[in-house]
Amino acid sequence: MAALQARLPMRNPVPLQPAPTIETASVIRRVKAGETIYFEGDAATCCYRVVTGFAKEYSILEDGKRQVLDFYGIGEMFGISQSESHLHTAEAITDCTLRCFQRDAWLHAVTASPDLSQKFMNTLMTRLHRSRERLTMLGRMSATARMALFLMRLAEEQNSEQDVRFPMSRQDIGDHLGLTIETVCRILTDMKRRGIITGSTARLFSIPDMDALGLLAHGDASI
Amino acid sequence: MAALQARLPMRNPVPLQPAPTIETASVIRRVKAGETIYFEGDAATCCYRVVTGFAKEYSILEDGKRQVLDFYGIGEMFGISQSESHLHTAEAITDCTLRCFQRDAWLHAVTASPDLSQKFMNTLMTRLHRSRERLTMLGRMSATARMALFLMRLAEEQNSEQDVRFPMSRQDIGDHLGLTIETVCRILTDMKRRGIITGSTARLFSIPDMDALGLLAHGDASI
DNA sequence: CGTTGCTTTGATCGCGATCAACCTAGGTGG
DNA sequence: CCACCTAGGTTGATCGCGATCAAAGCAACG
Repeated sequence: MAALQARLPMRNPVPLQPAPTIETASVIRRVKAGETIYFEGDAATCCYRVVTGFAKEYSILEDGKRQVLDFYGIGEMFGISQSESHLHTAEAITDCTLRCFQRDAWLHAVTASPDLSQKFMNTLMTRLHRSRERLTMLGRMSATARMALFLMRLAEEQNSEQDVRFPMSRQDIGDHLGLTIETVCRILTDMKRRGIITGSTARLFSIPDMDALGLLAHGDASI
Repeated sequence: MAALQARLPMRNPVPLQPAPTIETASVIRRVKAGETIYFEGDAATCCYRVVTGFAKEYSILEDGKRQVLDFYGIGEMFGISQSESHLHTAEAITDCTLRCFQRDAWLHAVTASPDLSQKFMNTLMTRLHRSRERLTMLGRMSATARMALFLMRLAEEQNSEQDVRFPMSRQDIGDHLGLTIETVCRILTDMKRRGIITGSTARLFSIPDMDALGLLAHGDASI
């Protein structure tokens, strides 16, 4: 209960409800860390839900620049859109177990059931809101403020201010926040120096001073 | 037919289909250019569809910085989310005629009808995609490339490369693209100097060289 | 005509990118 | 078990894009 999002080779602890057909028709796919789940442009025959592990979705520009659009943890759905081909590329960050649904069947099932359709609309609206918060981060917040807000959201998702994990690399964080890997490092180092966060290893940190982090996220560079 | 998005005191030319109850239950609201439609935090009792005019939705940070999240033209729905209060502020750019729906009734009607729910899910997925394209713009594209892509999208929406209108101010464009008003001006001036766009007035322009604009959007600074 | 608000242009500054080493942990083979 | 190798992470020096500060142009309105 403490370690929500406990991410590794451990069965999904939540027993499935008496399965509707769309669940029983689904299959499991396992992908290793770093493997691509689908490429931009691939026929979107399947959509996915994370059973275990952590994944990301990103786009790549002609010049090779990447933008990480979203990260997906346990229970999150991805790979579904209005288009019949995938609009972005998805990749496993840690080893993943994914539940795959036939896109058409899934959309049909959702449209047919008021309950499912309400749930799905809520997911979409929440995700749109998340995307818009990020727009504001990238458009109008300083590098430090972006990083601070990112850390806060990460801690929220993991329900803890202690031993928060970065499943993703520095490069992923940079590509998510519109920063270079060097800037990400420098900001993290600086936050450690100031005692706002502590980190034993590069992928694990704690937030002893959440208030200060909140101030940074709101643009108060001082402290 | 030429001037799609013709925006002013002119009745909606498309006759309404035999109205389902949710349409008949709706009311019309008129707002003047610059008026706020709703503020962030307001109870989200209503959601809206643009009948005539042009509107925007934005968020404001503590330090007064604005991020314009989206623009809405004729036929577009806005002001609906998973939350019971509005998450952002909406404002009329030109004089607007809006169709207002009771949020709860509207959500109920959508959930109940497979047809409506499919349409709404499509709208949400398309909007999420639009938001993600903007994330990529803000995160990884240069000021010039952002501006070029913005102009291309504007021309697409208006179905023309001739006499494309900016309904929004330079400030709005800047706040949308994460740039200052000065940078927006300088880039437009530079594009004019290069003959990629022409503009008689500040709010009206044409794109004689769409290919060059496309190259700029893809980061080819040369030409 | 003067006022007002939007737009444009110019001069300078600073944040974050870029280029270049160096460090560190984890994995591999001898 | 240690020496090596490699990928990811960190730090330093410098550069340049876009922000900021300042002022002038310009169009719509009374």
